Amino acid sequence: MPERGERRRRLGAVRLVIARCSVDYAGRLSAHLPLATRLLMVKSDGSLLVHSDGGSYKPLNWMSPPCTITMGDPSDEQAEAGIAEVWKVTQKKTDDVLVVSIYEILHDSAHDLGIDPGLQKDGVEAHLQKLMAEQIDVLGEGHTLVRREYMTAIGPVDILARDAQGGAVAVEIKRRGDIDGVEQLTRYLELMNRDPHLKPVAGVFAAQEIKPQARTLAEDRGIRCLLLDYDAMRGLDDSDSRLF
Amino acid sequence: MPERGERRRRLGAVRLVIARCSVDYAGRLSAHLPLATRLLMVKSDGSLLVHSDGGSYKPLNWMSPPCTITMGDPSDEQAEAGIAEVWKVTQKKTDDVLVVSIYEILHDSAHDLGIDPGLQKDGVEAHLQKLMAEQIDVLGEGHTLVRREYMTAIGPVDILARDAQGGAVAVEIKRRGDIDGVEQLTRYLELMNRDPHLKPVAGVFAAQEIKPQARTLAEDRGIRCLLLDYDAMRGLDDSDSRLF
DNA sequence: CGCTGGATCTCGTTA
DNA sequence: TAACGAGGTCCAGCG
Repeated sequence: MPERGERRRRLGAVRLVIARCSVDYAGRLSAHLPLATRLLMVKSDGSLLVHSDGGSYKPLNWMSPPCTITMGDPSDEQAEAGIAEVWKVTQKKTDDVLVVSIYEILHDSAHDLGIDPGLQKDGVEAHLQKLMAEQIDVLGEGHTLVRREYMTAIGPVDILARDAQGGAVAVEIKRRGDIDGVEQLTRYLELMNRDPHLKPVAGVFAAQEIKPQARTLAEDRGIRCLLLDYDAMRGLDDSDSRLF
Repeated sequence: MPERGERRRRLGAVRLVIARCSVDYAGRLSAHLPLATRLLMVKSDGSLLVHSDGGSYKPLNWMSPPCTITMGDPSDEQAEAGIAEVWKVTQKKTDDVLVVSIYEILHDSAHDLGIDPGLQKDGVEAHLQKLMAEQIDVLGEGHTLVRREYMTAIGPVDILARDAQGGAVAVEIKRRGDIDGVEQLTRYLELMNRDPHLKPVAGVFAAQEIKPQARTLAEDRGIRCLLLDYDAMRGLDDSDSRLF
């Protein structure tokens, strides 16, 4: 295990500490974490996460960058109470302060991760919309595209088309067809059906996967459900084939 | 370093792995993390966080519990590409799947944290409200308390009082007086001033600290700003003195 | 730079 | 359990 001083100087590294500690935070709210064993994660920008073995990705407590962390010795009183080390993390801008009182360090290591290339979001839903516009006959024989992202007063409808008879068709596209997607489409349909130029507007709820509840609700409201085969649609489109 | 099989059996522990890896996620969206060195944090409920050295507390990628993680060997093709290990994390309910392709493990440790006693929110705001109700003359000579948490149609006003002349006074209390606190109080005042029994209602924005923007907005709307001295108010109240 | 809206939101409370 | 609202929200996009 490297010395503390040595580690402190080492920037561009994540420090992982398992310690028995208590934590106090004062900022927008005041909060206290009683003494327990936790994971302390110090990032190279000086930010700190306090994690427990549970919960979701949100730490029990944290300090967001930009902030500065000072690791110091306890006062005599604190030392007497069993505190070995005190970390004080401050955010100058907001006056937030987080104090970690460390009683015992059970593990301590630092790791250089380098810079991260970052997340690539694939945007399946946007891609599905594009594919569907190109292959509008997945809606049925004789359908024609009016436009993608057809604007209404409460937001854009994914696709507006016309069927073989010239009737308007509003399509809501989701990767996963859930009940709130049906509600969303219902709101659009309600609004569009007030427009004499569009009326009557049929609704199509299109998704790679449609939850039973959503299907039931949709069909009860006269909305047609359409399962989309993403791979097949992408297969017809020769432009890309990246997959993992 | 303990064997993998041994570690897998060990529940109730957080496993920390530093690894060169790539990550793919498919769920509500599809996302990909290119090959880089990252921190993998496996909690004992099977959930996984993928952190980089940066950002705030949100991981680059994650899988929330309940989920199951299976750690397996790569296929021949994957092995040829340099992948040493493949972790697959699935959520049965939502069909979300997260795949971590591990090229090289640089650190690997497991730590038993035990159960966490959890966060105690101190609720300074609630305490301030209580203290102010007890020391209602901080509003000025001759003020009397009507009630705390006075209900209106859009929510409770922190304190309703009457001044020396019997005029209604609505008080919004914050630890930190920000602009949205003023907006909140404004909404209450607007509503309360429609009530013939209360009208006219004066507004007081009380906080330990009031941001200049908030003060300007408040005073522009005829709302009085009142700085609260928490320590002094608590000093008058002898009931408790816990502090860190 | 500040503002706005979405989120694999998370997290609590309430009906 | 579901619905709703707030968050020390975080985060990207846009003016």
